[in-house]
Amino acid sequence: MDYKDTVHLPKTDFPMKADLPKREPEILKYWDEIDLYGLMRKRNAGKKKFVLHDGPPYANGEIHAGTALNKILKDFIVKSKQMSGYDSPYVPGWDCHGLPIEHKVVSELGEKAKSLSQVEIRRRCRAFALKYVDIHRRGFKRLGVTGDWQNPYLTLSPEYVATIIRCFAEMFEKGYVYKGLKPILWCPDCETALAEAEVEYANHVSPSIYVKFEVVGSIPGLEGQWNFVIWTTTPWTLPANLAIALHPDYEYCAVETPAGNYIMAGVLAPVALETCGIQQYKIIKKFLGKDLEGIRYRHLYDKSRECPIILGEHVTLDTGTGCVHTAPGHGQEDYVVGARYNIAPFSPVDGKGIFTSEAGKYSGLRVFQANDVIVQDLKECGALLHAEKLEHSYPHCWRCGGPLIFRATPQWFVNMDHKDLRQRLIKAVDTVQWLPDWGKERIGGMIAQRPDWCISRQRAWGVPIPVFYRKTDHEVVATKESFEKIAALAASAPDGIDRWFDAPLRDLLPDDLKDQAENLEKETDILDVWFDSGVSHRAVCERHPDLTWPADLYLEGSDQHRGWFQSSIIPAVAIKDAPPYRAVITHGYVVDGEGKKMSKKLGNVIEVPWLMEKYGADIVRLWVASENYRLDIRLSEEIMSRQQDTYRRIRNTFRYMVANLHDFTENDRIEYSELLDIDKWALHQLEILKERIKKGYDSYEFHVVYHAALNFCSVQMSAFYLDVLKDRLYTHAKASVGRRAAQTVLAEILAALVRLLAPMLPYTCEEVWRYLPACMKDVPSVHLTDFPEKKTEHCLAQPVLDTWENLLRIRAVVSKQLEEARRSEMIGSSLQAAVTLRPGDESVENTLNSFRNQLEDIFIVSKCEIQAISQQAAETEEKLLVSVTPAPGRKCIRCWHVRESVGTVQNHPSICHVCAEQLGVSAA
RNA sequence: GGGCCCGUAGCUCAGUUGGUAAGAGCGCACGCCUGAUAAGCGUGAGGUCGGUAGUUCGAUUCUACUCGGGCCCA
Repeated sequence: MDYKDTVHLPKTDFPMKADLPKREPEILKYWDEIDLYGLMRKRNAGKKKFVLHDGPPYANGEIHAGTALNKILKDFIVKSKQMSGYDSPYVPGWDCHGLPIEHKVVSELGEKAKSLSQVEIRRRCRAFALKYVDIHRRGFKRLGVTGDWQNPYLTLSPEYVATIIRCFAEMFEKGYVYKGLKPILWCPDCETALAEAEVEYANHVSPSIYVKFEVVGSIPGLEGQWNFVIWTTTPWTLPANLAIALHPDYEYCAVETPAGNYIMAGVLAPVALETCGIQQYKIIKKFLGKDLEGIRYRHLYDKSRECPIILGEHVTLDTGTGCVHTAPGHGQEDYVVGARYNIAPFSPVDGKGIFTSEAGKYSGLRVFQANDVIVQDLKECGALLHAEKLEHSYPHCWRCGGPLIFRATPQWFVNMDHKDLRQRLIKAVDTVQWLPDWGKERIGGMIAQRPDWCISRQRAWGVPIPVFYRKTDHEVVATKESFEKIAALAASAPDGIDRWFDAPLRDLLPDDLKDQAENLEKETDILDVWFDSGVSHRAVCERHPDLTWPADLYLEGSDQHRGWFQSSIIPAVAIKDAPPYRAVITHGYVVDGEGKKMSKKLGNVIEVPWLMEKYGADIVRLWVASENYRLDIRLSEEIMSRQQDTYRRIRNTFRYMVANLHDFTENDRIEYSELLDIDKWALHQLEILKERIKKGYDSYEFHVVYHAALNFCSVQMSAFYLDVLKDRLYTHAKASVGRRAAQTVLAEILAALVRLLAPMLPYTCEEVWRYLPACMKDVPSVHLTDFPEKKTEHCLAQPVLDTWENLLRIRAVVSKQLEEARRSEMIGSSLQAAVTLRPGDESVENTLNSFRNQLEDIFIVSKCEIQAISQQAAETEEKLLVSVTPAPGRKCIRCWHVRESVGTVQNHPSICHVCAEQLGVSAA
């Protein structure tokens, strides 16, 4: 007789090899076919909402590890909420306007760009953005992220643009928006503003000059006439000089020289004086910068004018004199520090880089040509201490290559202090839950410090600032009706807002202003893209039927403390006086295996498409789950290879359970009371696992889920329970209570595990779902189920658990002895062994006795004998002595136990009495 | 240079209000099994808790400095 046929080995088509890159797309197709997201919505309709509002990624380039991480984290949350009794919709979005796209489009057009109208450029930008929306969408779906991909929100959509315009209008009407001057990078050749991203740094030869400014009156503690000495490489900005900045905490000294009396930073004085050719000098007094605040000096050109010494932390002691020539109209820092002293930017330069009449005698000169003239004048009037040439890195235009200038231009701002906005924001920040909690301090500090928000850009690809100007006096004309007219225009067609750029002015005006068309002109600036995404809570959360305002959660990289979290809360508090989110989670950045940032330069970038091709989405997701995302997240081939190992372990655990349930039906379930002790232990372990994992999801600590799952599969299941179960599953009679009990428990564990891991491993769990016995599923996808409920009736009492803990300790001792026996070649498989246990105290003895008839199974040995308490055993650390001998008898060819009964069964000489019973043959 | 954050075995993580010889899983090494088999089991070796100094009877846990790294500014 071939006993092989009487053994119930695991049986399944569930492939061991995952082959995720191939298999996942098929499953994704299935989800599309059944409209998984739609089914989720239906299933959860009416339940309590949980709204995670998606921060829109920029529709540009391929998705990288950081965006993948972000989307996967969001999906963990949405899916786990979904399975925890919430209705958790997910509406993804994209940020579609802005410079990077326009820049790319214009670059690709080359010379041709100049002959195209704004609308033609915009048309191309729109196509570009939509193309990348599509590429991203495919990528995100492939990662297993489930959401309303058919109807995402796009910041370029008509309704969205209309909302942007209405938000601007509301803020304008409430007085938060004003127009002011701000220096920006400007190309005098192209006559256009540039963003920092459009600047190329190249070497440039500039004048390098030291100039003295005469102090008005006297300095306390000093006799005679004194001068502050500044150093600059842009002499042409001197006509716009309005202050000299010192560092409050640095030391400045008063130096007497034959050429005059100078004040400069102490540590820089020797070099500066030497450069100016002054050998003899004497330091007669020292000050701190802050001691000199408020002293006044005479303007270089307008001698009747006096300017102040001011303080600024931006002053450095790298080069120069520590006294910084400050022209708020011509420099970013100068502007900021000037603003603090209420010094308005002054910039007597026009768009061509030519001095205006405000520049007095230099009027009409090009600024770079004016350098020499100005230096010459300084020399003649005695203000110049030294002049030379300096080659240094200087910003140049990316298009024409010419040197750039900073020039103050009219810009639109959000006034951070109007109606106490800043304080209201800080209060609002306080009501939000920030995870990790230091996020509150970080964003709070930023809001407290930040300057007014400049929301205008001199570009084509964006939402226009919807106002008009009266030609006569350049006053702003904007009314409720005019805003509404433009918003309606935007909403009227996919490219409705393009009419702003090409329609006759008359068509843009509301009826009551149409007759003034002749006297009006429109604003040409567009809005900062941060304003676009910043109002997403109004355009999306507030308007989308599935969503709510405020959102329950925002989740983005920690860089968004400065970005989207701020650009969102500012309009929200200004307009609605409440934050748009209840909680905010931030994650760190993806860095390489050494914790260094990924960059092409370092050659340590790992691309998402490569990850998908080599590993597949579920392994990438496992990586995301494994890492504590609040810190930086490391990614390397080694790390991915570890994830592959983890994945295999989990997959094989699933596979083994599925394979052992191949003949399991509803009728085969065994009552809890009939289960063996070890089965009950396993169910108790499952309860612990359920609680741990659900808690992990609830607290957004996915690495807890990951570790709990892996440990459970490896330690509780594979290394113990499943190993012990083999004998029962394989050799007990097919429908025996013992075997069905094992299957009942396996089914229970499998049903729970496949649900618990579904958010983390959506593809694999769906695959497992397909192979589940029919009695274990009643819906077409694991993602349409809830997490398993807690079953208190499966929890064991503490004394029972204590006994188990003792037994497992004993099992470890037995394992060690078995290994010893193996090394001495007494045994190979543990079933070849007989084990004799000598307890050293009552506790061990009691434990052993309480499992008396189960010990062979639990230790997976053929024979187990308990002896009386012995003194020798009492002296061991474990209070136990274990000795191993070869089990007596012969190996049963059916169950592989070594038993003395082998050979005693009539007609079945090669099997043991236990097998004989299972086969129903008399063991006579 | 400033603000915020991080640094525990090769990897990913635990380490309760400072207190006995710092834990887990994976990986690795060695062995077993061949009825989870490109699987499964067992045993074992890995850490001066980034470094230095301090507070303390005692610090991975507190403080200062320092080195390395990240985000945002400048």
